[in-house]
Amino acid sequence: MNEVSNFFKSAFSVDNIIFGFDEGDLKVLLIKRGQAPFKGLWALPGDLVYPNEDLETAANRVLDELTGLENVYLEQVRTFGAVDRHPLGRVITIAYYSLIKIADFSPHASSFAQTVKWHNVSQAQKTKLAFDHNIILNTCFNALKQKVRVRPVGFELLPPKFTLTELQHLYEAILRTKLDKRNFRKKILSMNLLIDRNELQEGVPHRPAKLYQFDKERYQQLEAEGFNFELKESTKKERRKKLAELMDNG
Amino acid sequence: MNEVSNFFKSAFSVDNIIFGFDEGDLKVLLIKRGQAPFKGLWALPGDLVYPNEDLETAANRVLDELTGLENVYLEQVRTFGAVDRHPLGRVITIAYYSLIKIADFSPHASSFAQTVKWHNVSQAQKTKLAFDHNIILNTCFNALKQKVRVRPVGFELLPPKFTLTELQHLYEAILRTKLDKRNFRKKILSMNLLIDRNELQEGVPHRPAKLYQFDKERYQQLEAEGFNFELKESTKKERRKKLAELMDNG
DNA sequence: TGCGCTTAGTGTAAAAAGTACAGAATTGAC
DNA sequence: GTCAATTCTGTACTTTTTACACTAAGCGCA
Repeated sequence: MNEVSNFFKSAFSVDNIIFGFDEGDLKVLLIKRGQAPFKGLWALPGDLVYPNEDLETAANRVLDELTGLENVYLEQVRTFGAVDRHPLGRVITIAYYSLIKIADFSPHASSFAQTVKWHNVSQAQKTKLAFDHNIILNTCFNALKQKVRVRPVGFELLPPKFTLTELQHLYEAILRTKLDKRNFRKKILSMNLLIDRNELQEGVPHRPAKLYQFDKERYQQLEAEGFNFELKESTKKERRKKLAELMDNG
Repeated sequence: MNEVSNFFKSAFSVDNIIFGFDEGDLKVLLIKRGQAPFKGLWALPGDLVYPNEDLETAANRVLDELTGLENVYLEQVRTFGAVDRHPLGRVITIAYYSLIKIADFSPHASSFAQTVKWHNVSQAQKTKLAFDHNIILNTCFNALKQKVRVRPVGFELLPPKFTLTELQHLYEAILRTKLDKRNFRKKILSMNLLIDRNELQEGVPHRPAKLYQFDKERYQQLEAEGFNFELKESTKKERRKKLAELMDNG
């Protein structure tokens, strides 16, 4: 039992929580399991890591095999290793999340539309998923929520050109809060991270909005200079409201 | 190669970055390796995870075996899994850090004082450590730096009763910056998280400072109400200075 | 006992950031 | 040309952050 070789009987997998943003909602890509264990349940895409494969490579492979996308924003979140988490043996899993532009991949067009589907994150969180994937999804969603406040990663979920309203909706979906339009715009624009494309939205049945583009180079420069991207979670009014509710219930 | 059993030939370990705070410096507990590989180099304490052991249990075991301490603040940071990171085979490692009150454990008193030692973190970062432990140490130090700004975990490193100056020095050591005394005190005290013990420091050759205690219960209550503990990184002057330096060099 | 050394402890004014809030402008559809 | 929908913009107020320097208290020693 203390023989070293006895330890080399475990495996590890990566699970990749693939986030997308569409129609004002944050989505997550799930696959329906076709075999036991957990046959018929929705699960996070993942795979065992090959013996000669780096973790990040494996996470990228999972993403690539499923969506055909490469060079995507990928972030390691946490490792889940409860002894009994996998029925087949000792398998720990390293959870990553990816942020993709949802237009770049739609399973509707593919042959496995039945088994691969974008799910609304809130709904997925309420659904029973395979393995410990509910916990993993929650953890990764919270990690994203945290990250988005502190680094401008939200843009990874938007098309290259977007309107300020779309950007605001994205933040509202991730932070699960309502933001003040004027203050949001003031804050975002004051960071000088957006390039005004001098183009307008097309095909909308109302006044079209201006299109902006994220200035990645400028961000990297500012970051090097110690600049801190930071957004608040919610309005003060909301915080007061939440607090008042808590007071009432407690 | 695609046979599932081929995957069950890996192992995983935990490494535990044990932080302490003493004499105004942030310290990390390292052990000197007595055998190959990396014999003679300093390394982070760690061990292979037993087949029937949870990751967190393993991290606690490592800590307990080394220091005899239990119920210590422990936080998972990240998993390191480069293919060639371990000479003995495919071993990935899950990095944790612990925060301990340094007075509770001093290796000077123990029989392995030669091989277990508190190191100044800055110096350890400049020393060549075994395996990929330099990267792990850096990552964990940065995680702590991040955490301490956003959660009141610093108190885990201090004795139950401490002075405001000690607390400030702790933050300065972790954030690697100088803080303004009056503003720091104002901020900390305004959070109402410290209990004034109405006691004074003893045995100091100057005016003794008041002793305070962290009010953990109150913090947990405030946290539930949506309160956000948050501290700034540095003074604006310093940020300006840093920026000016960068401008000069670039 | 008092002087010198060392660190503790304290307040304020100015600047910056955050917050609340409403109405006019633009476009497409009919 | 009027309606519906959405974009876009500014200001007054509140709160937080910042910069900054002197007095108070205890110890040690002559």
